[in-house]
Amino acid sequence: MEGENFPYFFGSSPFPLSGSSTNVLEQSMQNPSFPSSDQMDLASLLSAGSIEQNPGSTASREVDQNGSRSKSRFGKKKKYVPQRVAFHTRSEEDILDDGYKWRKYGQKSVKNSVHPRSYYRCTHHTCNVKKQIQRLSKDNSVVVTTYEGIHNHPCEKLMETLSPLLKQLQFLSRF
DNA sequence: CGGATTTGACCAGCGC
DNA sequence: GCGCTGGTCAAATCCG
Repeated sequence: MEGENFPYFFGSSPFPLSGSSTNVLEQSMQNPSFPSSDQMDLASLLSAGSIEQNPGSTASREVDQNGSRSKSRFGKKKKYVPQRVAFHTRSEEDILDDGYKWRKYGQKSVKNSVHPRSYYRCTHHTCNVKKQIQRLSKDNSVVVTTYEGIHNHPCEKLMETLSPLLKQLQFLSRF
């Protein structure tokens, strides 16, 4: 093992910070190492703030559970991905601000879609998280963002935004 | 000038 | 075995 997946659950919360409605499509988790409670607080805060739950709507499963198509060059083979989460987001922008910094490393046109798929990697040195971004061919206004892996570092931008809120919450909860 | 993006080539898995 | 497809690499290019 390469010491994948650890702590920072809030770090792995890929919910876009920019205003747009997001729908969690799929989560395929093997055995997530779960967050400590205070991290959990952050995570729930986050999700409460940014995810528009959409019960009843077509929460179709589009991500291949077995992820049989992930591999990398030379020698290294991954049979399945450790963790994968896909979001449907209604947004005019392709690139959603989720608080992390991403570097694009590829773009491919895929079958059955008029829009190309973009591949991004987290720029943090030790972080191996990837994400794919693709627009729905059916609905131009919907962006599908697929996250793969868990950030092993906190999200600076998120912490910046949330820490004053959290402090206030903690203060208030004492009464 | 350094870091990010673009883009064509390359590679591996899968289905036939 | 071969072709198709998706994922990644890396050189070239762009941009602040």
